[in-house]
Amino acid sequence: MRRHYATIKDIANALNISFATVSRALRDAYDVKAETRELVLAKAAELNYKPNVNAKGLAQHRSYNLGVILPTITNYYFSTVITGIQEVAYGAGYNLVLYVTNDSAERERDMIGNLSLGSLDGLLVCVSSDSALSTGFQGIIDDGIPVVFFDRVVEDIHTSKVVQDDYNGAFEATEHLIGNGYRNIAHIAGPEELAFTRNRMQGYKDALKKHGLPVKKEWIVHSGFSQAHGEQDVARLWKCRQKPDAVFAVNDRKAVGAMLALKQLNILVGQDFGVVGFTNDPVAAIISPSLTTIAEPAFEIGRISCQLVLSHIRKKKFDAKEVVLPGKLIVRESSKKA
Amino acid sequence: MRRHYATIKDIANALNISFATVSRALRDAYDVKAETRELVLAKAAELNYKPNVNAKGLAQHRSYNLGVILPTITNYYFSTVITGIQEVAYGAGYNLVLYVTNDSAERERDMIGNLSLGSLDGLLVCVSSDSALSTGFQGIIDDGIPVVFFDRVVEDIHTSKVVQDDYNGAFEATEHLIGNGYRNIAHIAGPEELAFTRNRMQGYKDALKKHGLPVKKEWIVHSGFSQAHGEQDVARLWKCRQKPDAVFAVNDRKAVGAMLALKQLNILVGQDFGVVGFTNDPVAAIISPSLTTIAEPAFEIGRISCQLVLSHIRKKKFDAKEVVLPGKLIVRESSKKA
DNA sequence: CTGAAAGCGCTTACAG
DNA sequence: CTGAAAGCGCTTACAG
Repeated sequence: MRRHYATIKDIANALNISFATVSRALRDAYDVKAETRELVLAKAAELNYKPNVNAKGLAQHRSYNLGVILPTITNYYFSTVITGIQEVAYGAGYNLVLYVTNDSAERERDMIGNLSLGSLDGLLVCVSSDSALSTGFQGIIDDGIPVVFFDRVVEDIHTSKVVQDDYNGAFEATEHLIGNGYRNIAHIAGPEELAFTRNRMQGYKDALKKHGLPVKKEWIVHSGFSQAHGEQDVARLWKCRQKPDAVFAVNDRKAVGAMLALKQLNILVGQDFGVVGFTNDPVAAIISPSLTTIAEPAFEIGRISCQLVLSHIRKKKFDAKEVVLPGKLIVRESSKKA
Repeated sequence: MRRHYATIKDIANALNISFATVSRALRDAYDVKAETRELVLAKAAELNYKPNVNAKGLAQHRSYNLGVILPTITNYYFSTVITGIQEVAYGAGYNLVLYVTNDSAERERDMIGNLSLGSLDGLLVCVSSDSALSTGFQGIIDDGIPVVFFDRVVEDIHTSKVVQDDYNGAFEATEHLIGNGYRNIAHIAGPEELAFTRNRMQGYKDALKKHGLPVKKEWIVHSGFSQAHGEQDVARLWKCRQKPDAVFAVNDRKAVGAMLALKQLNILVGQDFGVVGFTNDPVAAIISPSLTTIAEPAFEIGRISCQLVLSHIRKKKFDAKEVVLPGKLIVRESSKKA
């Protein structure tokens, strides 16, 4: 049988005071005699009192629920971001409501349409690849629910955003390949519509330009983010008249796919061919040759994103912030030159 | 400004009926005239009505929150389990409240102690490595809150449990090594206290026995679950008078650590030395040589665990089920023999 | 089949 | 500094 959990009334009865006073004593926001407060706190501890989140939320017009919308949780980057979000949310007494879109714009739209907005105090979102026309979010913000974008942001929408420094990371990655002697550097990019794809591509292009290398259109191939996409991209590159001698991949999974495909082609990565990724997925250190990459501050992105929604929720006054966190080049074997 | 979301009263007013009737019409559990129901449903859709979860929960003595306690979410197995849990929970209108213990019994105890049990309808848990003395859970069950264990279960507690077939998976893995000609097979195990560690170890031992091979105590080393632990374990094995020529690892991360350590020792895995893991982490296919392993049905474990708590919640009548899902041997390069 | 009413456990003006 | 009271948005016996 379900036991009865101590409520505010139990405390009030035990102490012979009104439950309104108990309520006030519990959150020290009001004037309550110090003595009274201590009695209440002691009794609450004794009875193992925990506030009923539903009642609290109902009375306060809050839910203490934070929605998190993201493409998937089964990869290093996203699971780490969630861990960061979770840490901050847990500390602040907020619950996370996960919505996994499977990187499908359609499913994303469905989920957003079915959102119980009345039961969500804020939203953390990383949009799906092809949700360029991410309507919906503006309406949510207009309703007064803070939305914070992370990683994959919607540029047109004015709200807080947290991302890694995609441009400079890509620039540094590309420059690293150039510094190691590679000259014909291709780019395996993500879906064109995504801002961070464009930013990483721009970093790549600008690094080439800075060093007087031509930007060849056929050496930039766009596709999805999976390992299989990375393999396919190499196949496409291999149809070019002039083949590249290095590749900067938009993420590690694609870099891994590329390396596997290159192995099939008997290309020696780290000697004849350079590869640099982006993320610093643990697999980067395990694959052979190990993968040079830009480490992303995934945990920090999660923490800061969550801190931002919480502060927006508390302040009501909404001043959007854009946070850009630096990445870090991790040099391994895949970018060496024979 | 936060907009007002449509409530049951808005629907009632628009239709000139009582809000009690609206409430009934919305959940078709009661006798409501078909005509009335349709009017209500239509108006609800028109007003984009979503029930307020807090109010619903408060009135029903439910929270529609499910707690999920697990060691970490940043690895393939757990993130996949969560995805399975999430899918079922989402479909049933339940929210997930994540508690990440970082595989620390202390943190686990803290979190359990601070649980707002009044706001949780059920609990899905995978205990931390050293929480042998997992008190706390029995009390929660006694309070009437269903608890389902998955993967790492507490044997002494009578409640539903969902695990992969650890014993047979281990048996098959070990037999596979034997079949491929390895004779001196060590086992890199997990913490001794965990049931699944013991089950996998037993499968390993029994396979050896079946084939008339001796079980050597010094060839069984226990430690944690990380890649680094796998590396250390190999170092320990290498101090044995007789060195093994193969190893069955309790999971893929340790297998990967072992392979890396063996590489340092200039041992050729897949030729002089066999390695088999457990999980089928994507890294198993990426590492070179690729890793033979037992694929775990992680997504299914998540789905079924969640279905079980939900059915316990609904039925109130608590009949514990123990579900064991089969794994599958995936043969790759690491277990070949020269 | 439907309405009026009480209640879930809290918060928060309003008095005093 | 504290109490009485209304209310948050729902559910659910109780009548009829």
